[in-house]
Amino acid sequence: MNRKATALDVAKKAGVSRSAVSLVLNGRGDGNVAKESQDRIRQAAEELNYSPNAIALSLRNQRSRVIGILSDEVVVSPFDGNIIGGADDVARSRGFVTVVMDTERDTARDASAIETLLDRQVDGLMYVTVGLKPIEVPHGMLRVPSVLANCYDEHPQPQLHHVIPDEVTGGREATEHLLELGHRDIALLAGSEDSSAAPLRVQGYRDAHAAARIPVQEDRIFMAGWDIDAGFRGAMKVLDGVSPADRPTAIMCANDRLAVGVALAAARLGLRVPEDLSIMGYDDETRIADTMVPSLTTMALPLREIGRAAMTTLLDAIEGTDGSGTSGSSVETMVPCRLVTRESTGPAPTR
Amino acid sequence: MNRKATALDVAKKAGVSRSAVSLVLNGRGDGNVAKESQDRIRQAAEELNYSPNAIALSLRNQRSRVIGILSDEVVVSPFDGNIIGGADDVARSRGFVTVVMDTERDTARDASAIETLLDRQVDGLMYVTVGLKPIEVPHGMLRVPSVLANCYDEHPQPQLHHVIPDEVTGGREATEHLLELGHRDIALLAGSEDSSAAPLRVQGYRDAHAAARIPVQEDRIFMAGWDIDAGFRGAMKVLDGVSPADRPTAIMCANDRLAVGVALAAARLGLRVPEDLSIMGYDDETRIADTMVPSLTTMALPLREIGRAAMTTLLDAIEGTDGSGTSGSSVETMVPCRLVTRESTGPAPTR
DNA sequence: TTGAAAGCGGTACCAG
DNA sequence: CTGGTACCGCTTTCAA
Repeated sequence: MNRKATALDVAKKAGVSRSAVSLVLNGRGDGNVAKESQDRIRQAAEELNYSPNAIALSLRNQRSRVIGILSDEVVVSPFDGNIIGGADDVARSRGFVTVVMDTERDTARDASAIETLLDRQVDGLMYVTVGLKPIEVPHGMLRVPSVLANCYDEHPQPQLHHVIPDEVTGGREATEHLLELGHRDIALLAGSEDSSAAPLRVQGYRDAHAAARIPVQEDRIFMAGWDIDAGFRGAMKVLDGVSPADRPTAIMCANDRLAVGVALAAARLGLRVPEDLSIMGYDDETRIADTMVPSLTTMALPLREIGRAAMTTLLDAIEGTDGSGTSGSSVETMVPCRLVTRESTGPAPTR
Repeated sequence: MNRKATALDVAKKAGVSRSAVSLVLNGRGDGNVAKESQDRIRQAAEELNYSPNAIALSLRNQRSRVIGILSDEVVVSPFDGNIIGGADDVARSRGFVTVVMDTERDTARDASAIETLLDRQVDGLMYVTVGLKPIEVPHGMLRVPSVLANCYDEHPQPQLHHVIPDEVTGGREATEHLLELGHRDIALLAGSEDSSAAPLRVQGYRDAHAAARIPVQEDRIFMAGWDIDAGFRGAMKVLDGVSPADRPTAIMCANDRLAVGVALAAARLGLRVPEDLSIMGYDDETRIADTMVPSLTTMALPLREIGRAAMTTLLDAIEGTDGSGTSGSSVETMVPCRLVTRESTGPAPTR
């Protein structure tokens, strides 16, 4: 309806000048403006429901207290966007707001999205992806403080700090969990090579075996894909028509949807989970891992923490509260994954 | 690094005034500025990589060509992100950009998020939710053109246009699909009462039965919840230990995750899908319905279309290209759901 | 203690 | 056809 009140409106109403309004409302009233005037100003502002025009502020101050978040597809994809949630938590608590633009996996849109954000004076930029992956850092990101979340610059001299999950350790600890339960024959449905995370999780699987001095059977590792049907097919391959003695006692999956496929296969084959077969997921996907039957033991991705850490790094850089004398600090932050133990894993069956 | 070029820089470089630069770059050069100057200006702009400062533009024009999207949780949850994708499609094609803020289901944050957006001069607002639901329209939304996507104002005199899926028809057509396959005993796992969509889908189920003159057996309808475990338990209740004659030949689910639970139960009970039991989902969740084993027949929610329709309505209102003489038009747009036939449904078994 | 004025980067009007 | 200038809303410096 009617336009918003401006500082001038407040000034008029309080019978003072615009400068006084500005001073008082920014907490620099004491020592500059008479107590009485201050009260009148504050009251007038209250009555007019005044809040300063952020556009004018940005233009004047050359900074906007806005952080632009560029997402490859975390908004439109079916995966949870807690990285953005975590980032936003931190930003709000420090008086910044975040605006998100999603390119729907069309990297050709990166540059123009960033240009748009830059034209709007964002004070910093964050690039966030679904799933760990290397990216080509858009040029514009180097013009303001920027950070990468769940992705990284693979060039020899990376310019930007990135925050990623520790997938190797995640893969290792998931495997260790199974090893500790007595499993010695663990199949691995490892996703597919197009992902950066897959080989790292496989590495963790190998590391755990090496540490336990158990040889890895290479034919137990399958690059299968990431979806339910891939999990189903993978499980059928190692389980269907195979004698109990030759069967793996556990199947470790590179994500929870693969685990759903495995559970489907097990049910169809009459195998009980976890008595006959343990199933391990990865990701802790909301509404999947926790509600499966049986519920999935899984390695939770620390999405929220990644978002929080990335935003903290970014804001520290922007506000110069870097703390450490050496401004460079490290270029990488690794956040540990977290084992979530539920019902789908249990002691290895005795043979 | 170094700051961006301004119109003044361009003017200097081209040896003209700022006004000339403005005119030329906005296509109003002809008839106002000499051809030669125009060329020089354009070239200078090119060389300096000039693009106007959007902040200054907004301040001057009192409009920003930005649409604010307020999300209850579509960003952080794995659901319904395509509404935003569809909205953004339309916005970009019409020269607007969208910025998204997510309140993570904390409605107390609505007002401040909208205030933030308003302070930044957004030209319009869109409220988008995960799942159909009534909302309390935040006050600020009435200050600029606004629209609701996947949600609605349940007050007697709704002020805002809303775009929602046609759930009743969706429920009816899903049921009809099953009826046409010869099923006469169809169990319904209907979600839970806390959702607006659930009763509508049930209504569709009833309508289809009524049209086919087949009585509804009330004890076949279960308000079960929305998750995998609920689907599993619901299916076990109607299938486990029940003689084939007393068993439903199909189970219709109010979403795809329920259907996953049903499939799990069927597999455990040794029932083949769809030979012994047909399973119908709802939503067509990406990476779930299409990759299930067997893949799920489901009623697809027209998320992208909802986003597109909502944004189209909004931009029409903003640009005044409303077309229709009567500015009010209707307050509601219903978008049809779409049946996606896959492998989980088939002819009813003959008994 | 207060108010006047400059300027952030544009656009648009109006003399020249 | 061109350049000067006012103004969008706010902060900040500087004189009074």
